[in-house]
Amino acid sequence: MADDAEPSASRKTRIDAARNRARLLGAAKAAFAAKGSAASLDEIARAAGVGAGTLYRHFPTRDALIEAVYLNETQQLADQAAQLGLSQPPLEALRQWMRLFVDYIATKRVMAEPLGSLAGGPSALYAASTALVTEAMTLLVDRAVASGEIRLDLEPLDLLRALAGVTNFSAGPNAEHSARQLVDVLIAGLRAPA
Amino acid sequence: MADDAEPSASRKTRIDAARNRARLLGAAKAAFAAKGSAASLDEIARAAGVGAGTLYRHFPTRDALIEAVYLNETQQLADQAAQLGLSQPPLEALRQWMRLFVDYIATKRVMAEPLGSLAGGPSALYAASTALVTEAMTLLVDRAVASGEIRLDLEPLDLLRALAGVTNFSAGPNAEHSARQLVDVLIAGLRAPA
DNA sequence: TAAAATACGGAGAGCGTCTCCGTTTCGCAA
DNA sequence: TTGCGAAACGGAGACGCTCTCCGTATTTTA
Repeated sequence: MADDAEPSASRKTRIDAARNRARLLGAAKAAFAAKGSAASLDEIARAAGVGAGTLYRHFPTRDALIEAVYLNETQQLADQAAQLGLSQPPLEALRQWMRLFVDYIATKRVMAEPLGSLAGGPSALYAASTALVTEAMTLLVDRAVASGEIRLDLEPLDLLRALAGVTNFSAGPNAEHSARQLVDVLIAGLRAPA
Repeated sequence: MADDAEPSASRKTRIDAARNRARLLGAAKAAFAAKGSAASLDEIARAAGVGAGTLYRHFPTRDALIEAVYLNETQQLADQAAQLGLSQPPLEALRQWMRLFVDYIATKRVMAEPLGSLAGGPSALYAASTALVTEAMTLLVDRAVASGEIRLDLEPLDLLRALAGVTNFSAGPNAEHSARQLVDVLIAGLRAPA
């Protein structure tokens, strides 16, 4: 992202460039949903009605494209954390948001392999999405810890990684249900015992 | 596995075939460790000193090769479950084996992406390894449940998937430590509250 | 409207996968 | 031992994907 966001301070972004970018994002989303993250980039370009060169100019790497495709939805997820933080007691807010995270990850199931890194690491790529998720999770966890309801010996993101593990590494349609159960197990396990 | 195990009932397995198979497994293990699961198969064949055709005859797919490479170690892991089951009280056995599972997954970190499915799904491939792990985990969990120490609302494998999530989707060397912490959180969360 | 800046597209180099088939090696029986 | 067929070998080559390069087309600005 922030791809052609800097039109050199003067020149306006060309409308054909903006149009092609949008088309590419659309085609990419469809392709990732249909074929997983291994979808052919050339094919995405073709589906978008542009040349391969155009795709690579907008999104230099496959990861950059994936990141761009899902940034919006990640933003929405992050926003919901703030809302829950205001409307719910600390621990309940955390629980509910973790549930939302499960839905979020499940939606992107097909392209979850690369998104793994999202609940993820300093992968540089996905940096923006990771930052959003991290911030949201940290907010909720800190509040819950401050309220004394839970104690946390691991990085907050690790809880999300666990959820992503269940969701991704599973097959049946039970995966989502399992992940939701896991939310409760995790929270129960975090309750401060003393 | 069970690759050329059926020499048509009569003919013995040719020694050159056996030799090449072993060489391929060795080269593959090295390559996967060095370059991750994306290692070039042609390169593996070259390293093993055989032609590409030979590799593909022994292991028709990349997954078949991965499965074969790690089946042995998976077997060892499974064996340890039985031993712990005999020497430890139920819940403690479960805890310790989950720790072993973390080590196991961490070792294969580089090639963990495909192994994801191992803690995994009906992926048909990896079937043998999955079966071993499933059996081991089920044994330990059932014992712990029977003893009344824990209550379980989700599939036993989901606990392992959670651990695999933390281990795989993470970067730093903390991943392993985090996963170990998670073992305790999970077990605490499973303790039957009623 | 003309010049400058920007974006476009697709050919093609490079790499990896996987197959096909002529050649070589091995196991068995005589 | 020797010979024959079965089994295994290897590597050339077809095919698909990634990514780059650059001549051409479009848009913006003046």
